[in-house]
Amino acid sequence: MLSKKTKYGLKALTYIAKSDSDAPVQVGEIAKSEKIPQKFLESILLTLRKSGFLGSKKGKHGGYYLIKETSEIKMTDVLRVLEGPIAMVPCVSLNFYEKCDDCLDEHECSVHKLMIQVRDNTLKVLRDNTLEDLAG
Amino acid sequence: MLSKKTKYGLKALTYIAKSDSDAPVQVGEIAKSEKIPQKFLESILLTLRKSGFLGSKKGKHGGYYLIKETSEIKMTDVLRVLEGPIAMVPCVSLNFYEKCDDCLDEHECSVHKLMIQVRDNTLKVLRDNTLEDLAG
DNA sequence: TGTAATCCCTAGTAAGTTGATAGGATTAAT
DNA sequence: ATTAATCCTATCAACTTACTAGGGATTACA
Repeated sequence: MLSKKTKYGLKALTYIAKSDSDAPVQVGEIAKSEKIPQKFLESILLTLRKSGFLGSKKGKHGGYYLIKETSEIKMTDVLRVLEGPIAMVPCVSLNFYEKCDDCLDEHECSVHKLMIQVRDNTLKVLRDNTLEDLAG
Repeated sequence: MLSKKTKYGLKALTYIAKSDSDAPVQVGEIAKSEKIPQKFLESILLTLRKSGFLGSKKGKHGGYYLIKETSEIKMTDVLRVLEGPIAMVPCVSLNFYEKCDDCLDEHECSVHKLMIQVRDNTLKVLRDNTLEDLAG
């Protein structure tokens, strides 16, 4: 299941991407429009800023803005920051790999075989979709 | 993330599918061989029996056995029983659909659009893979 | 008929995660 | 100065997960 955090984060990014004005977009505005608890959204946007997706401006008339082209923000990258691993088991994760305790040889594990396929297909979708696609 | 429950369930099904003897396979044997806590595995196999994947024989020399051809046991079906919805958000789930609180029109939701694609690709993999593929 | 082996069933529980909320510090425009 | 915004830390209730405990019911076999 996708966490609310990720869902809210994606919606907020989409909202910012769609705003055509040059002015930074305020958390309060996004929260109200997308029905997201404001304080929760604050922490999410902070994460997105710290991981290089957003820039921010403090103080009055402050807010958040994109610092990359929408076409350069891949869903794989966003998901990994907000949700963590994309793979369904750590032993098939590219970025968060961990060995299983119970498998002697993971190449003989039926679950491993299956989850590799799921991962590859999911990755393909998430790599092909950028924020441009979400906002478009 | 795939739960241990599902992972253990899949491993157990694979183990049973691979056992060539006609005799039912015992929980203790699977647990030992696959390094799964026995009591936990008991409850998982019980679930699989109640949902029609396994039959069981009680008493001495009892155990579990498949009641369908391995080629007829689709991963979608197993996953739905052990893990629940395959979709990452309820609003794109075929079998566990729920409307989002925060979306007025889900066809305009960027997350919805993306997750439909993920779901379709995952479903394809899970439908194409049967227990025969896992055990083979 | 007794006993050991096996599945069946219900309850409980510690640890971790999620989805927030609270309260304020800091910064910038007016 | 005042106001409006981001920034930061701490806290917390509810839920989920991954078990564990304790036994009941059933069957094979001596």
